[in-house]
Amino acid sequence: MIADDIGVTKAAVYHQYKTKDEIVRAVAGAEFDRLETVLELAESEVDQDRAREVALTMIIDLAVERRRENSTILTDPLVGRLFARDQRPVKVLDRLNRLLMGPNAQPDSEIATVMLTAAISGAVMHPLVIRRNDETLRTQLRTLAERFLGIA
Amino acid sequence: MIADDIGVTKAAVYHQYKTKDEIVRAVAGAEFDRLETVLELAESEVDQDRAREVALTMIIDLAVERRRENSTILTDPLVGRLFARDQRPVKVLDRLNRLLMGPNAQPDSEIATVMLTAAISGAVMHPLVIRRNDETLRTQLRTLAERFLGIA
Amino acid sequence: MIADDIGVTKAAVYHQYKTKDEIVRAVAGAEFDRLETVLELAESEVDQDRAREVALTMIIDLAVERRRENSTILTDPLVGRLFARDQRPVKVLDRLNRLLMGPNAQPDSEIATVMLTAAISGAVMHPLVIRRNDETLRTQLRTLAERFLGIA
Amino acid sequence: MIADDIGVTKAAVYHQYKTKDEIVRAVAGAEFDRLETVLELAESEVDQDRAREVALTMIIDLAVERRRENSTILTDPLVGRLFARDQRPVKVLDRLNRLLMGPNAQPDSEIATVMLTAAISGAVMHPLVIRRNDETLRTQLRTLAERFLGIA
DNA sequence: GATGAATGAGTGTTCATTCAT
DNA sequence: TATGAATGAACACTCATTCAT
Repeated sequence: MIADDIGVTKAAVYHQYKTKDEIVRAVAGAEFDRLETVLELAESEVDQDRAREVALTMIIDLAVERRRENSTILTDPLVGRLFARDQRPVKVLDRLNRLLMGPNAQPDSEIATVMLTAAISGAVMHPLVIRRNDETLRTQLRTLAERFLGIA
Repeated sequence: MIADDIGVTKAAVYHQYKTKDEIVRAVAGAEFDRLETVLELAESEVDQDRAREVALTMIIDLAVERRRENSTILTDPLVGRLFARDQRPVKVLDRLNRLLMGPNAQPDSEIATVMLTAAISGAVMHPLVIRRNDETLRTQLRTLAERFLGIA
Repeated sequence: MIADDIGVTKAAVYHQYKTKDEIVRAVAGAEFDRLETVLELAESEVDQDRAREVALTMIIDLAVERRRENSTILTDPLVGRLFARDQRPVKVLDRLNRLLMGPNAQPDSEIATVMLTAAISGAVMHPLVIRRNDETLRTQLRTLAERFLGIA
Repeated sequence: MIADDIGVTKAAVYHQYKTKDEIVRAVAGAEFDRLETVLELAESEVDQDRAREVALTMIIDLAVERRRENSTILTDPLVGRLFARDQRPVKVLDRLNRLLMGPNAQPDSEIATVMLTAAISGAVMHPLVIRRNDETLRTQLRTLAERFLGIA
């Protein structure tokens, strides 16, 4: 189904990747790479408020721009199984949490980050939303996310 | 997988339901029934702020209490396909939106409701969260949701 | 291919066995069971010459009677891979060796038993031989095997 | 698998041979060539007993020396299918039979030759045997084969 | 009501083969 | 000559469903 979606043959995909696990890891891994690049950029900001703003803006841009690609493969049930026990999403979440909630973020605060990321990715892939215009969507999400984070 | 989870045989499930669609519709339908009961209760409140508070409290309670059951079946890819073109989720979302955002809510505001519901259901089913204590989880979610909605 | 040969559907086979490994192990295991039953019978003979004769007669009967069934599945490449590191064929070979070569058989003598079993199974599955009459085949094999073993 | 074994790429093999049939025919054909060379040498002996001895010695040498190469490709299921209806193995078997059993060999005697060749090739490729020393293996096989043929 | 066995249609994977470079 | 990429067809396996008991 995935191969058909992309418009190549199954065997062509299996020429590049050995197993479906590998395919999923490659696709999700590339997404994590993008996320980590964004996190590094944000972490390099000295001003804390600025770092938070950069992080927020960029993860929203990422989510919006790549929502069609992601909605193809990241909804596959294998993704959940593969990453349920993986440490990478935990680490990324932790870094993002530190950026959004500040360095003295309480460990419990990560639930807020979980909610925010769920909110963003849930929103961009929602059937009523996925076909909307990128620019307005980005703006709406930023406004709402800022409200969630309590940024004036 | 579903049958194993419940601890019965596949054929026993097919004695109760004719198709998998029917199973999914039954389970998701029961969830929608619960939601609508909650919405009716909230809508029967005369005071608007009170209605919003009731709605918020109750949908969080619902999400928290039923998160294990829901994480079994509502992660099945069939759910997305079945409800992508269904009107019921749209209507429920609309009613919830009206309750949370007030009667003069702009049509665009429904994206906020989409985000909030995605945030709640994403959070309660998250691997790091799903095993937590119900009571504290409920409180955390309420606090964060209220901030998102701008409730003082 | 195997399923078609037997005249059932693939899925029916997979209802009974979880993997192809399991299928191969079941079929080959049943064959080993038959062999071990024969070995026990032969080992229960007190007279050594008699034991040898019984063993030889019965393994030839087994090979001849089951040559069509065996030629279906035991030619599958998986069989070789699965049993290359298995101890059961080694043990069966050892018991058979003791019966055919006598209790003071030299360890090196097992190559003779390897040859004899290869000769028998190679012969009964040979394209020129597989369709022959059971009775005459049995007799021929016995005569030749006895000569090989040096039985007067 | 074959290409990996040789240490080249699959496409490189297909540059030399058009089909897998051709590869198998080439490899097995080379083996038949070697066998036929041996048969001619043996047939050129005037003394019948000497011819038999030469034939036996040489086919055993061939089987022992080439057992690793042969165990790679001659275990491929395609080999059986390709040669099941081919006349070449039948002819080789017949010539070998005449050499081993004498010129007045009964047609039925070919089963003895089938057994002997199966015994030899089964033995040299056996997991317990394939890594043994060439010299001792050759001697053992000759001794046992002579016993099988009733050579004093 | 419940179950084991069976099945068609899919998905995951390999294999023999082709082709452009 | 050699290779990486691609493909159709087969094989290994799962899933939604049916049915006789």
